[in-house]
Amino acid sequence: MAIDDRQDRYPFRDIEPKWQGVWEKSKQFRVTEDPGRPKYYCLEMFPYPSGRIHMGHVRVYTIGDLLARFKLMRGFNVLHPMGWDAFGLPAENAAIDNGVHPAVWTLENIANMKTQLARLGMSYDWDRELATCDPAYYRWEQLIFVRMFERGLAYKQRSKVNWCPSCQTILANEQVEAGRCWRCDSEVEAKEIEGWFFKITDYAEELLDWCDRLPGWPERVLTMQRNWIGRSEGAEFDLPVVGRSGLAITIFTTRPDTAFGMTYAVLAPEHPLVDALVADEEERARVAAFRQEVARESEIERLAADRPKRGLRLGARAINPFTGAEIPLFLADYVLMGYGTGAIMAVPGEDQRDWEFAKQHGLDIIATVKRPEGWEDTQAYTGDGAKINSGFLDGLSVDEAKRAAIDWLVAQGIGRSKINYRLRDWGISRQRYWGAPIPILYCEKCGMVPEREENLPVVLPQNVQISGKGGSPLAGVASFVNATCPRCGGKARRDTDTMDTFVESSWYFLRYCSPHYDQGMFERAAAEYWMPVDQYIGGIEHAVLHLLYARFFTKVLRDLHLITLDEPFRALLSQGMVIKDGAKMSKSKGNVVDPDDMIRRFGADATRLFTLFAAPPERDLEWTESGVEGASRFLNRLWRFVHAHREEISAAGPPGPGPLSEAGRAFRRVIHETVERVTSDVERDFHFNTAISAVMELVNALHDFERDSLDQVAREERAALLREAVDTALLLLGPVCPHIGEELWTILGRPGSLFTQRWPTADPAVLRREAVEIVVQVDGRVRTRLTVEVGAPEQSIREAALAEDKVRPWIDGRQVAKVVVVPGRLVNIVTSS
RNA sequence: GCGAGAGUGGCGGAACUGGCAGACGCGCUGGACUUAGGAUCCAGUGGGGCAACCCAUGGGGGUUCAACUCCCCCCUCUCGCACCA
Repeated sequence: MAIDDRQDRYPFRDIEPKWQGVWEKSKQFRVTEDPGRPKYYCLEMFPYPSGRIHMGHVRVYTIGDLLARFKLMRGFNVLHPMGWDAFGLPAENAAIDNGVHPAVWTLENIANMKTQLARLGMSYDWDRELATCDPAYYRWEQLIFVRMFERGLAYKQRSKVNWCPSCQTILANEQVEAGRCWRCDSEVEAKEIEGWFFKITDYAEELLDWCDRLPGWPERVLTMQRNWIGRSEGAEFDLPVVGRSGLAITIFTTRPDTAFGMTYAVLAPEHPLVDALVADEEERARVAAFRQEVARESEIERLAADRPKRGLRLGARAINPFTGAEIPLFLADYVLMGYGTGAIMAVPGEDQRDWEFAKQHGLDIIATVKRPEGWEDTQAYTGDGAKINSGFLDGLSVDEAKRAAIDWLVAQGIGRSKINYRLRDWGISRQRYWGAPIPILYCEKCGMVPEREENLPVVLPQNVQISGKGGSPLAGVASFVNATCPRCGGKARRDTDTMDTFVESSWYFLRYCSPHYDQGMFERAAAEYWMPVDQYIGGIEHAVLHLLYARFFTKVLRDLHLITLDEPFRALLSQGMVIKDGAKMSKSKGNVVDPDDMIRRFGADATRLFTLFAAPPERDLEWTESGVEGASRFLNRLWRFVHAHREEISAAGPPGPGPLSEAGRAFRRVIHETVERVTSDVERDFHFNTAISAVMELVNALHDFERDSLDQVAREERAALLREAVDTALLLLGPVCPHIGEELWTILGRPGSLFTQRWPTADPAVLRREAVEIVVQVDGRVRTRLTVEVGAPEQSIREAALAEDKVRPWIDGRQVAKVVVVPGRLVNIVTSS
C-alpha cells in the first residue's frame, strides 16, 4: 500500500539501524562501578520471554530508556540492565502443544525479543544480560534456599493449598485472584498436599512498617500491600466448654471491649475441635452433612458477599468468661479456618455479620456501647461511645475498654493481646518441570537433607517427558531422582518439585550488579555500590506479587548478612496500560497493535515519542495511529528544518558576548525556559508528556523566529540563535528519540555522541526579564493586560491599572473597595456598589 | 461494603505552593502551493452572541479579592480487597 511507503518521510529506516549498530559496537552503555560519580540504577521489570514484545513492553522500556539516557546526560553513572524471567509455565505448555523443548522455545524467544528491543533503540548494558533458567543463575537461588531451610525460613508442610487444576500445580495466595488462577483464570481448588513454604509471615511487621518509609512509591501500591499484609490488633482468649473440663475454644477478636455482649460463639465448619464437641452419632452426621453443604459451594460462591449466612447449632455450650453466662455454639460458613483461630466470639450488637446471623437464628443482642442520639436499632453499632452493660468496663471509651479487657484476661490467665496478619506464608512448590529444582533430598536414614553447597547447582535435567498431567515431570527422570545422600552417602531421592518463578524475580536486580560473579549470588562491593534500585518501573499487576516477594527476599538476604540493605527499590513508577478503542489490547478483541509494525511504518523514534507524549506514564495510554503520525510529523519537521539550515547552523558560533536584538533576546529566553521546563518535568514528576510538548513549543518558536528574523536580526546573531535552539532541542529530545538525535547532531558537525554530552542548563541571565505582562481584573474578571517593569512598586502598578481605558468603565460609578496586587501576575480591582 | 484513584473542548491531555481554564498534539474548517493531496505551508477551532460581553472544569453548597485547585454533601467511572472477626 502506498500509505505505508511515503517518500517524504525522513529516512528513519536508514538511520535507526545505523545508530543501533554504533551503540552496540562501541558498547556505549556498558558501565562499571565508579565511586567518583553518583550512581543511578534504572530498572524496568524484566520480561517473560513469551515470543514477541507487545505495546505494554514498549511503554515500560521506553520510559526506562528515557530516564536512563537522561540521567546519563545529567552526569550519573547509570546502570540500565536487561534480562529474562525465563522459567515458567508457557514454555512447558508450548512443549506439550508443539513438542519443542522448553529450553529451546525459551532461548528462541529471547533471541527474537532481544532483536525487537534493539530495534527500539534501548540503551542497555547487554554485557549484563541474564536469563533465570541458566544454572549459573539459579544455583545461587538454590544456595539461598538451603540457607533459608537451615534457619527455618523455608519449611515443608502438608496443608490445604490453592490448586490450579489447569496448571496442575500449587499457587501462592498472592497468585489467586478472586478465586481464580492469576495466569490461566481457572477456578482454584482447595487441595491438601505437601509443599514448600517461605516464611514471609516472619517479616509481616517489617514489610508493613517500611510501607510508611517508601516515599518514592505510589500510595496505591503501598495501600494494596498494607491491605494484603492485613495487620489487626486484638486479643486471643479461651472460652471453656460447659461440662468438659480442660476443653476450651480459643478465639481471636479485635474488639475485646465488647466481650460482655457475646451471646454466642462460632467455629469454622472445618475447625479441628468440632469432632471433640459433638455429643453423639446423630450430631456427628448432622455436622458431616453441614460440612459437605459448605464444601460444595465453590470458593467463588463463598466469596460472594451479602448472601445469607449458613449455620448449624451444636449441642455443646461454652462459657463467656466475662459474664459467666452459658452461650450456644455454632458452626457457620462466615467464619474462616484460615484466619485468626478459626473461631470467634459473636457480638451481634457491635458486629454487622454477627447481627445478621443473630437475627436469622433468633439469638440475643446486647448493646455494650452507648448509641448516639437518634440511633435506630436496625443494624450493629460499630462506632465509639461509652461502654454499657459491661461490668467493670462500664463508662470507659472503646479504646480504654479494649486495654482494660486485655489486662483482665491476662490477670485471669485466660488470654493475651494478639496481633493477627492476613498474610500467609509463600507457597513456592510447583509440580512442574520448567523451574529451578528444589535442592532437597530425602534419605532413608537421614530424612530430609539439603544439597551440599559444593554440589550446587542441582541442574534441571534436559530429557524429560512433559505431559501436563500426573504430577511433577521430574519424578519420572530416574537419573535425577535417584541420588546420593549428602550427609551419609547412602541412597536418597531428590525433591521433584520446582520453585515458583517469582523466586527468580525476587533477586535478579541484585544479580545485575555483578552478573558473571561465580563466588556467590552477587559481589558484595558491586551490590553495595549499585543498590538500591533508584527507579523501578513496571505494571500495577505486580503491586502485591513480585513487589512484595522482592522486598521480603531483600530482607532475608540482609539477615543472612549478604548485604546491608533494607529495601530493594527506592522509587517505583507504576505505568498504566496501553489500550485501544477503550479496551486493553488483546487478541480476542482484535485491537492489538504490533510494535514491529509501528517501527517499520513510523520508526522507533516516532513510536517512542508518541508513547511518551500521549499520556502521563501512570495513566492508561490510548493508542491512536493518527497520534503516531503526529509524532512522526513533528520529527519530519525538525529533520527538514535542520537540513534546510544545515550550513548556517553548522558554521555558527554560540551567541556572542555582545547585546542581542530584542527579538533575539526574547527567543533566547524561550530556549532557556524550555531547558528549565523539560528538566523539571522529567526530574520532578515524570511528566514526559509536558516535557515533550515544551520541546514542540520550542520548535514552533524556532520556525517563527527563523521566518521573522530574516530582515530584522543581524545574520550572525540569527545563525547563533538558530544553532543554540537546534542544539538544545536535540539534547532535550535525545533521550526520547535517540536515533534522530544522534543523526542530526552528527549532520551538524557536532563532535561525539549526543549521549556523551552534558544536559543543558538554563542561564539565569538569559531568563531574566525586564518587563512582564500582568492581568488586570475587575471583580475577578479579566478586563485587560498591562506590561510593567519587573520589580515595579505596587503603588505604580495599581495606578497604572486604575488608569487603563478598558478598566474605567467597570469602576465608574462604583467604589473601589480594594485593589489586590500580586507582583508579576495580576491586579484585581474589587468594587462595591 | 471497605480502600485507592479519577471526572476539564469532538479526542488524548495542560494549568507549580489558589492568580489569564483549555498549553502541546490529534481531529475538524477555510485558504495557499498543486495535474493531484492522504505531503507541506498559512489562518481558525470550548459554547452562545454581529459586537460589547456572557456562560463553561460531574452536580449542589461554602471559604476567598480570586477556586479545575481548598472545605462539606451528592453523583458517576476505574482499579484493588472482599464474611479477616
